[in-house]
Amino acid sequence: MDNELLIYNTLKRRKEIFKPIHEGRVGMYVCGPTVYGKAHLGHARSAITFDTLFRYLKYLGYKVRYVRNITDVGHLVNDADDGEDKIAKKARTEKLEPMEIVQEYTDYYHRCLEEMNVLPPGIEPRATGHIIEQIQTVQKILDSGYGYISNGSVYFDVKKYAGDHNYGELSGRKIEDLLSNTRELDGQQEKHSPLDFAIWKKASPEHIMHWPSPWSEGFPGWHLECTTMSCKYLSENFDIHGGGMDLIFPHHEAEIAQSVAAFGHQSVNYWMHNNMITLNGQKMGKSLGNAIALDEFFSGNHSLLEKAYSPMTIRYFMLTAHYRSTLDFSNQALQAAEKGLDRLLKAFKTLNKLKSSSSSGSAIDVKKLKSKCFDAMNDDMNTPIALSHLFEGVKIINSIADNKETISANDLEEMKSLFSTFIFDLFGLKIQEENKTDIKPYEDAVNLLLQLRLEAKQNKNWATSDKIRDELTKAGFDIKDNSDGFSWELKK
RNA sequence: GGUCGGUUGGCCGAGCGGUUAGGCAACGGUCUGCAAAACCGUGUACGGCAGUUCGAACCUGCCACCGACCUCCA
Repeated sequence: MDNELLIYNTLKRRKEIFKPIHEGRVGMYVCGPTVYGKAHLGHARSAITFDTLFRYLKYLGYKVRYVRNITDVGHLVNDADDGEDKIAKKARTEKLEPMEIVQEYTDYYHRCLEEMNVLPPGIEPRATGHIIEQIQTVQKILDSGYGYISNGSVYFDVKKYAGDHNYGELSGRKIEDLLSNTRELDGQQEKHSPLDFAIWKKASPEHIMHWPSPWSEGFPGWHLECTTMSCKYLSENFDIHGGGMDLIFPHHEAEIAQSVAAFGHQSVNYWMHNNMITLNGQKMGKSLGNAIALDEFFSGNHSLLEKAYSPMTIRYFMLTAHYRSTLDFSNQALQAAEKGLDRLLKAFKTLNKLKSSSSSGSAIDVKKLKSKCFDAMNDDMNTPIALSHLFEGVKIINSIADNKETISANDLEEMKSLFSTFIFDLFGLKIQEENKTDIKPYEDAVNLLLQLRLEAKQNKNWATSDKIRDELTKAGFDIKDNSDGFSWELKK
């Protein structure tokens, strides 16, 4: 395999060599969350998947403009709910301003992502901040003839579009199938066809989020924001558009149709979609009621969780599966991830303490290992494979530390660089540092006890030494003896 | 019902025609006053039935089961 990055393009249903539109630069747009509730594991997967891509593209030397939106208006709850806005609904039930809801859950989202070391995007536009631009897009679609006005709302004419273009290209759907499978739902009389979707929706009197427009006092349609904002910040043509697989239809399909209608051509070269997190084999989702919020993982405060899982454990867990595969949540899987991560990070610490030997050769072909790791990344970001190669390295690091193998000075340096690049720069993992100053007094107390134990041991007073160890263990410490005396940490 | 995807060892999860994926657990060993931890080593697998092939987890067909999307969704 060569050095080219292969990306699976949903639009083509195959891996393609990644070639940016402008040499050295990448424009990337990723669908962010609708901020009407706490972000859950699924949101984390999308964020981490594209964060990893962002990091890798930057590592490859690209200048990346990364745009990830916040949807704070425009997604309808469902047709049965009379087209009430998700944000507005939540606001009414909690008697808060819609923007308070938006702020709360946006902050929550940011906090969780930061804890998981997800880099912030370069631009994070909000739908409500781009009403004027969206109105302009609606007008363009009307001008092109693919939109129609009905009772103050503006709809996208899917049938007409499908006559001229390939509607369903991304999701592999055929318009006839869609038509035959569509249920007649209430409140759709305004539409010419059930397939049509709103690009501007007239607000009902009880609707509290609305803006003036040439057609009505209302709000922008469900899919319009991404078309509009990606165009605004990345232009009518950009490289990568990402999001969860559940967005392929209708959201991304609609985006394509809107772009073609508004600009005369598609905007996106590579469509990338991460797969779902499952719980007992079922998709985890807010509407399914089986979503576990991120802070619940961090605190362990959820009936399905046996313990707390650190943000880094969650991040690492995501990396153990390919982004296009479903990943099944379970306590066992998460605990395996926790231990695996621990082992990897410990090996990194060990690596930095290793001494090279000048006389004998190296137990390891670092160049080969390195190229295997990068081959995996270049193959549609295969992080589990890259990880498996890293663990080959771990084995060798440990053998060297055990004086069973040797490594040359050059190889040692390369190895350090390889591990640090992958663990920290590309995978975005970090070593959790405890705040030593806060715990100094009790740390001293524990050390004192263990010092007494060490003296007891030296006097072969096993009863006392074991008592101290057992009691501290009971109190929640992990005590380990080693050649330097002892070490301890709080039980995980 | 339509479209698409999946079914891998105790668990998670790669592989997509021949060579050990990897992690976790299990077992054996090293170390240790005893432990713990750490490290080293080892095993078990490709949903079923046919077919193609010198050779199939990987290709083809049929069957079974599961899921996603078809409605807001990461």
